[in-house]
Amino acid sequence: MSDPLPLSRMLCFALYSASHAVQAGYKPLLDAMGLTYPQFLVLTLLWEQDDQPMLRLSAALQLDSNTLTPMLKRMEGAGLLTRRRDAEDERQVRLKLTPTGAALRDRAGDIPACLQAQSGRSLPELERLTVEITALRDRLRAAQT
Amino acid sequence: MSDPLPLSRMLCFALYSASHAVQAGYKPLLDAMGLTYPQFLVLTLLWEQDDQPMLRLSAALQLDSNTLTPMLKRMEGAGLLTRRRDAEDERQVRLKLTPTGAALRDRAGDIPACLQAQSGRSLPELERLTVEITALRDRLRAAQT
DNA sequence: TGCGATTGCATCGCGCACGATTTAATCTGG
DNA sequence: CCAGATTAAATCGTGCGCGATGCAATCGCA
Repeated sequence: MSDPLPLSRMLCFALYSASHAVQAGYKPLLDAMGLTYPQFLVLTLLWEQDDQPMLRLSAALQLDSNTLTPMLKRMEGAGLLTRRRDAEDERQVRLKLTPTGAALRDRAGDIPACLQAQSGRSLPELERLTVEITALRDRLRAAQT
Repeated sequence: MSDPLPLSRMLCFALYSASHAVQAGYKPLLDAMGLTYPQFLVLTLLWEQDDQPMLRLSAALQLDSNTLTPMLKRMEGAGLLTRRRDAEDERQVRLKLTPTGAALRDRAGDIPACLQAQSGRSLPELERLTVEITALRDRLRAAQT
């Protein structure tokens, strides 16, 4: 058998440290808008489609209510979105962007492009890598039943 | 220009969600040893080389003392390692594995292999992906000066 | 129709991450 | 040799992630 894998060659650590590096790269840009990185992800989903139930965000981000509820309350407090119970099903909470939250879209549109510039890689290369990592993630999710 | 990138095609989210998925896959195995994922990373470094100064772990993991100090104290409390000031330079703290911490290496050696099995990918494929992601991470770190 | 099961969210506790600040040890120039 | 600068940890506060639990609304089935 081979020697145990060093940390520097572990896929798990590559993902862990790369994810942190990306968030660090985003940080100055997000700070300028008063957003955290997970909040930016939530807004990205709402920019794609406004007025979504929390359940949908939960599925897309793979985050449960114990994470989302306090986060969405902070975003509501910051005037980015509103939280209201669905009239048809009072169990659900629907999220809607405020004009403030919707307006941030213009300022945030450049952020992924900035990351691309920092990465020193071509767009097709980054797209291929994204597809590979996403496929790996879905494979792992499926294996966790 | 093209439409704004949807979350599902953002590299940042691919890394973010894949990293979480990997940690979720590790969780049952680490729980059985009473470890968290970042604690497992620390032990992995100490298994590679015992008796390291905290500064070295900090550089390898890209985590500062505000994260490492409380974490290492918990690991010390769990009997996994010892923390002692370096006699040559009292500013530094040196970490040494206890027999308990060193012994976990045997039980933890299989963990990366388990991830590989779940991923449904060949070892060379995973290695290539690791190299690519690591290179991207280092590029981003360099760009953050 | 009513009652147990399920669903969607909220709450609590703990352990990271990380910015900002503090403290103590060491280094450096004069 | 000494005072200021630098360095390595520690401390504090905030915001995720996530397991465990609680609760109210809805569903399903006799």
